[in-house]
Amino acid sequence: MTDGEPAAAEARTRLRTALEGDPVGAARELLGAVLRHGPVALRVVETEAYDGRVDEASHSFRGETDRTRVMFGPAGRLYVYFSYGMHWAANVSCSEVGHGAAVLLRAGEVIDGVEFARDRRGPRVTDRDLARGPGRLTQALGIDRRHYGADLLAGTEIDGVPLRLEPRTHAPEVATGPRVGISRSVDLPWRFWIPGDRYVSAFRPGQRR
DNA sequence: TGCACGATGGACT
DNA sequence: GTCCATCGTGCAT
Repeated sequence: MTDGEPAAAEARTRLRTALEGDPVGAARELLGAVLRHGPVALRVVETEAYDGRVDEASHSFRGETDRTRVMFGPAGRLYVYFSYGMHWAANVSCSEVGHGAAVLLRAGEVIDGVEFARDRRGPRVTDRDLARGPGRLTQALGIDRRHYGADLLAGTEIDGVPLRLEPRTHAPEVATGPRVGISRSVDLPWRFWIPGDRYVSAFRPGQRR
């Protein structure tokens, strides 16, 4: 514990620096990081980068709106959006102020508070499926529009429940491939995951219509 | 003011 | 593998 404090401070600095940089580097650095909301903690195993400057699939590509505002603000804030009329998706804003970019958290392993996560997800959901997929991930953590804009690096309380992003303790292997479920800028290999990790989401080749 | 369309998940064949 | 529920958002009227 005596040596732990400087190492922890260094890890926090490395995470902040990565988030303030480009979304691809941020998406890589977030693999292995832990998002903690109250009793539930999630180890991130799959991410996707979205960069409004060059990326037609990014919500920020057409500029700042009420919805996308937080993507254009400081790095390390939670960008939450509602998808398909029923799912919430969690993203971490990155890059410098004025640059609309974020990293989508696609999947993770619930490492604390499994029973709380299962209360939200349903009694028959396996541990593996608790947060395997963007909609499942937010449901397991209990994240929704109330958490829009939360400062994940400083840590904040929403409705009395603390929400915080903790840096990883070691760098995992990283695999790269095309993003899932989008119809534009499909060639950018901006999906990142921990190879072989059983909590990575199922690969769904881009379909639609 | 209207409306097409998802950065999906779950149920079902 | 296929189907479809469901609604906020942004752009077209």
